[in-house]
Amino acid sequence: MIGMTHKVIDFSCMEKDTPQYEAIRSHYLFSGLTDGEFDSLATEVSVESYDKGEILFHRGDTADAFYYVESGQVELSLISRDGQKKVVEVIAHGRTFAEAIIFMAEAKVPVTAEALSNCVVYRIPNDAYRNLLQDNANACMRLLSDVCYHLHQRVREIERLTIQNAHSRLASYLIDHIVEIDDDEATVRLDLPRHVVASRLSITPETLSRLLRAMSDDGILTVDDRLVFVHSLARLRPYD
Amino acid sequence: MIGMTHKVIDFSCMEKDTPQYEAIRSHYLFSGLTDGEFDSLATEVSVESYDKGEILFHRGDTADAFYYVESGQVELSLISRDGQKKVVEVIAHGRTFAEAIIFMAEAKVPVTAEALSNCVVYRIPNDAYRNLLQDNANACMRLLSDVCYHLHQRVREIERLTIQNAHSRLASYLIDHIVEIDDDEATVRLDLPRHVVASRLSITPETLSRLLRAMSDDGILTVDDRLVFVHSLARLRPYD
DNA sequence: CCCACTCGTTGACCTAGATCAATGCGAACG
DNA sequence: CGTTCGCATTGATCTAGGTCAACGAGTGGG
Repeated sequence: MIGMTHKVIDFSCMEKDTPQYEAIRSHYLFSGLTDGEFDSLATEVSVESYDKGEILFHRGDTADAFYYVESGQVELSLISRDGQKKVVEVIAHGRTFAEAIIFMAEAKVPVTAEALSNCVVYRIPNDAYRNLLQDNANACMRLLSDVCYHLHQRVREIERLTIQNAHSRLASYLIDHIVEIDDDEATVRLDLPRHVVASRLSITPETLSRLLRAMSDDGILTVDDRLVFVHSLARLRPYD
Repeated sequence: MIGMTHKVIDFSCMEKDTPQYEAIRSHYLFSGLTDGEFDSLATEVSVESYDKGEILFHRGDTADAFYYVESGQVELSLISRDGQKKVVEVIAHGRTFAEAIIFMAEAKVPVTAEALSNCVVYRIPNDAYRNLLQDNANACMRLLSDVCYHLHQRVREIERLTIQNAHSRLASYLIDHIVEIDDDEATVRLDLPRHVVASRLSITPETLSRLLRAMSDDGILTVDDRLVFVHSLARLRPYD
């Protein structure tokens, strides 16, 4: 894995009528732009592809761009001196990340970004985007609500970490990942490997395994690989 | 304390050459405004005074304004169903809070705000400020960097909570509150009651007391009420 | 087809920090 | 000027969740 280098191609040569183009064009950070603005931004955007395990950037790096994920998953994490890792967020198709550092005084990214799977991302230089904002109050407002949303999410995370226990955090996580709901029953699809889910919940894989086991033994749910069948939301919710 | 109601007076009648006026006028969320813009905003601002223990707003309240603290301290906290409280931040003179909700889709505040001491705050209606931003890209940018700063702070807090232990968090806190530094020694002033410091660090007052005791026994520092004399930063920092 | 690896599960044990309870102490107050 | 009340400290004990170690089930490579 060491020394492996990601592939970079030009974005501006991309076909305009592909679903990929449509997807980023309608992302709320870009949908407010005129075609002219978007096209000029596009000339600065590069398409990068990373293999699973590659690092996009390290915590503390000076960042001059933010990213849009076209395919695959990118993991944002905090890593302690002794190598302990805490996954803050996992970004998948159609979402941006690191856009907040556009406006940081010290443009140091606070997290490390690593490809969780092979993935393709669009790299958008800060300067290019910031220039567009200069005279586009509308786009400014959109970015503001985006950043405020993230801020709120982080406050909720702090809340989960401080006044909820592991059991509750897992319950919340399951409820957040319901794919199908039928009255008091629900199906949850875990979109990530166990150890990543565990890290997102700030627990060890062992504890996650034990918690699921305990809930399963209590008849609250059944686990089948990445699918979790919740038999009683009523009994799961109290923790949330 | 129940039923007590805070005092509200008009801001626009405030003298323009007072230090208070200067202070808010030069706050970075307002310094970018023209005198005309600021004056028109001022007509919408009200001055509120709260007694210690009064609640400015509860978590989940719909907020239509943000605040600037003129004097006293305001505690922002998360409170669990079972009454447990986690202090997220304490805001003192010259700082604003809740400005992020200006742009939240659902304008619900994620925290509870309580007066830690008798205090005077300026209440700035969201609408009024948002209107100014509409055609002031500069002010927009300032708000953006403000919000991004907060976002970064929250990520750091998550980092402290997940990959640092109580000991490290205290060390970081002490280092952040140094008022005087002399080579390897430093003086730290705790600006808050012990139990509030403890909550900020997400530990119990008992644990805070014991940690300080342990550090004191190790000769790393000496505690005198709210003053902490650090004898060896070198021995304190490793935890940070 | 077998080997090596990674990932998840389970059990045994440990520890950081919480909880509970007692004591002290200074400030507020009748 | 005693009483009360809130805050800090300290000791004793408890527990949620981490750590360590063993084991099985895939799974991809030679």
